[in-house]
Amino acid sequence: MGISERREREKQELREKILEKAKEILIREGQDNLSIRNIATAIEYSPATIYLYFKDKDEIVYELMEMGFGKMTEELGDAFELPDPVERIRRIGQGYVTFGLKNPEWYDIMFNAPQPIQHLHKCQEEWGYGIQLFDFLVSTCNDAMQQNRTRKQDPRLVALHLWSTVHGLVNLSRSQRLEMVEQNHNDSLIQRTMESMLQCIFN
Amino acid sequence: MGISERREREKQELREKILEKAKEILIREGQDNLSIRNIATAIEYSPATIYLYFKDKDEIVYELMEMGFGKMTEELGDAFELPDPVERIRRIGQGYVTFGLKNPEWYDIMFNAPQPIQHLHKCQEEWGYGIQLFDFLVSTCNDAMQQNRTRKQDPRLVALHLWSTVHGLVNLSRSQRLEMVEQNHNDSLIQRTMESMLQCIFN
DNA sequence: TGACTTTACTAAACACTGTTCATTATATTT
DNA sequence: AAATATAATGAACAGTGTTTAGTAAAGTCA
Repeated sequence: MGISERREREKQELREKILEKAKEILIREGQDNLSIRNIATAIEYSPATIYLYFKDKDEIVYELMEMGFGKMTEELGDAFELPDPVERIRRIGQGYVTFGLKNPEWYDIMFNAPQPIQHLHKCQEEWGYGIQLFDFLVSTCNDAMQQNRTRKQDPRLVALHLWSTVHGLVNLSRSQRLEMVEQNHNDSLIQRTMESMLQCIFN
Repeated sequence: MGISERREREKQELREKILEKAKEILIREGQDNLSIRNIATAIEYSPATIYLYFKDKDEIVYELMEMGFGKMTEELGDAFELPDPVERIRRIGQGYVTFGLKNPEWYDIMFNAPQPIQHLHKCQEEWGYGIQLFDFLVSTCNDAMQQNRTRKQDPRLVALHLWSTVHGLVNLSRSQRLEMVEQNHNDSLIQRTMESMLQCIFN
């Protein structure tokens, strides 16, 4: 019964083509122009067809979020393997911020947009990538604590402190609220603030 | 010439009625349902009329942002007058987070939405409220430094560190990304993280 | 008062959005 | 070839911000 297999394969291919074009539009034109109708035009099908492959737009955004995490993990790359825990945290933080500033569209979908989350039924399990990343940060904070590089405390709170700060910096920068604080030196301001935070947490 | 004065007054009144209804819709139905058409229905005029009083929707959002800052400053209230600088910072931080979580619609307009910023020509001067708040934070950090409650460093970086963290926490909470870290104990998690940060910056 | 001008307002259109459903076209099976 | 199962779509619904041409009302002046 190779026919039904081919049909199944073709369904898969169109599904992936939808995601591929959605990704292209996201990068090229931003989240605002990522519409079902734009995707439909790109794949040369009618808008209604997309609903045969995805429940709704949120499901597409959810899949894009997963792609984003893949991209980010890839870019962070060797930062995960640094032997010194504090250096590891520094490089992950820098990589996180750089990724956020260079790929705002991806960043929004991964960390700000409500759609991919609303698409989940049981969050805890399915936000796999995000939790994985956070857990790694927690265990790195734990490593630093074992080496007496920071005072004894709940490593989850330290990790969340770190995450909140970089997330806050990326969002403030993206929403142009940092320009009010210091014009033109946006990137340097972020770098200096991150360093100030690290100096304050670790020694 | 009392006639033209009355007409001028009537124009002002309609302008304020537009803002008043916009505010009501924002609170009652959220930013997603804050549309020119909804405002028009509420004031019992046609949508086009609104464009005789405001350049575009962004200008309305900008005015709402200003209202939001008024509201927030009011709620922070006595936190500004605490004698101890570290206690001042703690209370301002708590007030900031509480405001953000209790008034997400206001918070978005004030700190996330691009519209009110895009409406400005010359940012530095016109984001008055925001800059005022930040400057107060900077000078309070300076006070703490003078009292040797924190190590010598650029107070602007400390202030930005504080702001980024609370901004990050509010946004992560609002976008439901914190639920992945710890379910149900959202508020407590934020409180503990803030306290952890304060312990780390000040002594 | 009547004619003219200024001001205030609006209906309708434009180009979009996500989503649904009845209908049509295509491919597979009998 | 006919019947059936699957895939794709046109058209509609209810909504968005904004512009423009045209109307109605109010004010001004002879």
